[in-house]
This record gives sequence, C-alpha cells and structure tokens, in this order.
Amino acid sequence: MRVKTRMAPSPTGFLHVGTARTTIFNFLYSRHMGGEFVLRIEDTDIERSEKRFEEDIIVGLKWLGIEWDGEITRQSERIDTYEKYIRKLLDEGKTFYCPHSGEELERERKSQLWDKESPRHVCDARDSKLKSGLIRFKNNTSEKIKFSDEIRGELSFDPQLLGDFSLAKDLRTPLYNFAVVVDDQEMEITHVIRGEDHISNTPKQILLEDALGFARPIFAHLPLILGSDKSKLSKRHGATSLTEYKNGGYLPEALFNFMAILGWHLPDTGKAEGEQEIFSKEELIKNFSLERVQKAGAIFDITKLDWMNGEYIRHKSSKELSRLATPYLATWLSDNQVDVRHDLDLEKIITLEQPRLKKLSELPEKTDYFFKEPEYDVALLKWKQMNNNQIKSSLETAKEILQSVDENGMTKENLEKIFLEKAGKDRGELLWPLRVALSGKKASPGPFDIMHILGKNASISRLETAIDKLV
RNA sequence: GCUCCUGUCGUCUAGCCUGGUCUAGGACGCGCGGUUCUCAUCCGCGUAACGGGGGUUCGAAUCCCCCCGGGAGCACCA
Repeated sequence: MRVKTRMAPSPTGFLHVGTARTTIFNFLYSRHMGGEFVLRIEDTDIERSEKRFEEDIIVGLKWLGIEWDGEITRQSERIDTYEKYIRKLLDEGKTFYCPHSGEELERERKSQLWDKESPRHVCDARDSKLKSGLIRFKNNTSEKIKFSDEIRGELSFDPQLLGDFSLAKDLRTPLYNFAVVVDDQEMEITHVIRGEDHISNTPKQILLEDALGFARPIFAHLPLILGSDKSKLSKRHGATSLTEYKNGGYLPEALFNFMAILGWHLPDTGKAEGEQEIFSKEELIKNFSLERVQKAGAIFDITKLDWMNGEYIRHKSSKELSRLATPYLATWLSDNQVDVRHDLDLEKIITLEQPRLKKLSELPEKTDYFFKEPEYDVALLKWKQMNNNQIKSSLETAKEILQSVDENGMTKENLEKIFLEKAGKDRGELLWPLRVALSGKKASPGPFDIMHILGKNASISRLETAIDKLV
C-alpha cells in the first residue's frame, strides 16, 4: 500500500510539543512504511497566523531531526482550489448561504442548551436564493457515520448532532474542516494521523468527502499529551513550546526519543531485566507500529525527560558535547563579563561535568568556579569534627604538596597518587577542605581534576585564599 | 448540558485480542546499601498498581454487564 502522511501545523503560536509529537508519529509511520511524509502549513487564519510562527515550526522540526519530502505547501496558496470546490458544492445544491445573524444563532444555541440538546444550527433557509453569508453544508444524512480508526477501532457518530455546519465564510475563505478535506484529496494523503482532539471533526470531514466524491483516508487518532493534572498540556503546566526545550539545554535526540516512547512502546522483549528505553531514530522507525500506540492520554513527565537527556549527554563524545555545550557557557560568560584565562581547556571542563549534567543549560552554574574566584562560607571548609587549626594545617599541607609538584606533574593521575600518599586514614581531612577551597562548592568533581584544569598557580592561590579566611 | 474517547505502580508502560506460565514484568522517580573526601556516574537491593461491583469459568488484569472516575470536542480558530 502506498502511504503518504502529512503534518499540518498552524502558525498561530509557537510550535507546541504536542504538535511536535504528532509530527514525530506521522514521520515515524511514513518512514516505517517506506512512504512519503509532507508538510503543509495551515495559515488561512489571517488574523492569527504570523511569519515568525511559521519560521518557528520549520526551525523546530529541523532541529528535532525530522525531514519532510518535497516543498512545504500552505493552505493560503490554494484559495483558487477551495473556491472551485465550494462552487461545485453550491451548484449541486449540497451547500447554501445561511442568512442568519450571530444573535439569531446564539439564541438558537441557548435554547438548545436549555432543552439539554447538543448545540447546532439546523437552518430553515436552506433553499434561500441569497448569494452572500456563511456557507453551510446541507446536512441531510440520517444514518450513523461510521469510520474505522487505526488506533481505536470502529467509531460511530450521529450526523443529526452536527446540524448544518459551516464550511466557508465566503467563496475565498474556507474554514478548517473544508480546507483539510480538499487538501488531503489534492495532496493524495492516504493516512491522517492527528491528535485525539480531532475525533469529533472527523464525521464532518467524512460528510464533506462523500459530498465531493473524494476517497476517504485512513484515520488514526493519537492520545493527547497531558499536564500533571491530566488536562491537555498547556502553558500553566510549564514549557509547551519546542523552542523552550531547545533553549533549555535538551538534546533533540533525547526529546525525540522521549516523545516517541510517550504513548507508544515496543512489546516486552522477554528479557528478564533492564528493557531498553533508549532508541535511535533508526530503531524507532524500524519498529514503529500504529497498533501499539496507547489509547489513553499520557502525562508529560519532565523528570523522565531529564533522565533521558542525561543519558544522551553521557553518551556524547567529549568533542561533540563540548561543541554543543560551549554556547551555553559562552553566553553566561559574556553576560557576566568574565574574562576567561586563555589556557583554560573548555572541553576538559565540560567533560568533567558530563556525568552530572541533565541539561546543557546547567553547565554555567556547575562550572562557574573555573572562571572566577569561588565564593563560599568558611564553615564549608570544615570536614566532620575538624577545628579551624586542623583545617588550616590541612590546607597548608595541601599547599606544600602542590608546591613540590612541577608543572609536568599536574596530571590527574599524578596528583591523585601524590596526595593519597600523604593523606591520613581519613582522606576527607585532607581532601574535603582542599576541594572546597578549589571549588567553593558542597558538591563538585574531585580536587585532582580541578587542580589539573586550574593549573598549579591558580590552585595554590585558592588554597592561600582559604587559609586567609580561617584567620 | 450533549457527543465521543479513555481507565495496570506516583509517572511512562509490558501483559489483555488467543483466560492458567502474573506470588503482574521493565523504565523514571523515591528509599537503602556498595564504590567514594562531596556530588554525580556506575553496581546491588527495595518500594509501589490491575477504578468499584456483579457475573461466566475449575481458574479472570485478560471475556460479559452495570456503576464510578478522567479527558476531549461541541465557532464565521485551526
């Protein structure tokens, strides 16, 4: 079977992660089936759609590693086509101009609600000869509308509840449900994979497809991404735009992996323990199947994303990680007007933090002491029950050891060897004050790594600063 | 209100179709322990769920019915 799926984001806001996830599923499915995946932009809402939002969609999808086939098409470029089909329907008497005003519709709606009926408009002027007004569909269907959803199975709707729904404001201003139907036909889309919030649009679209004599695509409705309170993910739950995740230090592969796994999973591999959670894009494409997607909505669990992002960070080579993370550091350094010593090796610093990073954006706060003198409370220098004199002498010892090391001996291995030889039973007595003096932090990488990167002079200077603090 | 969708650990899920091998598996999180000066990594152990009630059956997370819960959609937005 030939497969062609499409993604049709609307440029009326920044690219939402939910939209991004739907795109991932479309992408995975068509690639899995060896089909085509195309991008169409829904930009007929002139008031709300903006160029910068369209740009955001394109940049975001590229960043995620989603590539589409062919040129991007836009709804606004097909106005002539829509007009052609609207005229056809009008000529065939399948649609009509509705003469009712907004107030009249509102009154009808209220009375229906009052009668505990589903609000809809059933027009009493279907055969009016008017040539202006809202164009509505003459809904004469009485049989149930049935269609098969690839994820949910057989679905059925009562067409009476739809009323004479609208399909265009005028000949050249089609409304969503009409525009998608025409576009899917014109673009020869075979599979419509979209969010579950579109389920109730489907019967309208089917009615239009039938009226126009179009083939019916295969539908698949994905569960929604939910916030922590189980309602549709929105701003009040935290970051919803893809850009925020991008800027927040998430890796595209991690986000892709996480969102693909959210609401979809491979079957039990039968392994007794430790089933795989980390999948490359290729593996996801190879194993993807629509029938395995979950039916219920899934909560967007940021802590699992953070873990997964950390996993991807840990698996990067030092060089690659350094390339990706340096901009975060550079921005921070310039914002804080820090002069960086030219001999500092940024790649080493970044690699040192690799096992601790969940997000690239955490880098500056974790490594600031390499770039400026650490600030800390004297009390932090204290290890267990040591008093100030003991701490001071411990730091003096560390300083002496360091002074005895020549520049070539400033490797991590060598420093570790020398310091551990001199350390007592409780290594903490020597190493804790030393590490705090160097980093100014309660938690940090080990002192040997820090001294190696900082160099002999800077390290000694920090020990002296600490000793002075104790007086 | 109406319509539709949906319900396994706190979260993401495996298992459900084709009842027994499920004393319900994995992952994240959390807790404890090991490595360790600290944190992280890594390793080991642990924690915790079939929404409820009826059936059918020798046997139900799996099949049937009812109830309850959660969500979404009901535009001259997409």
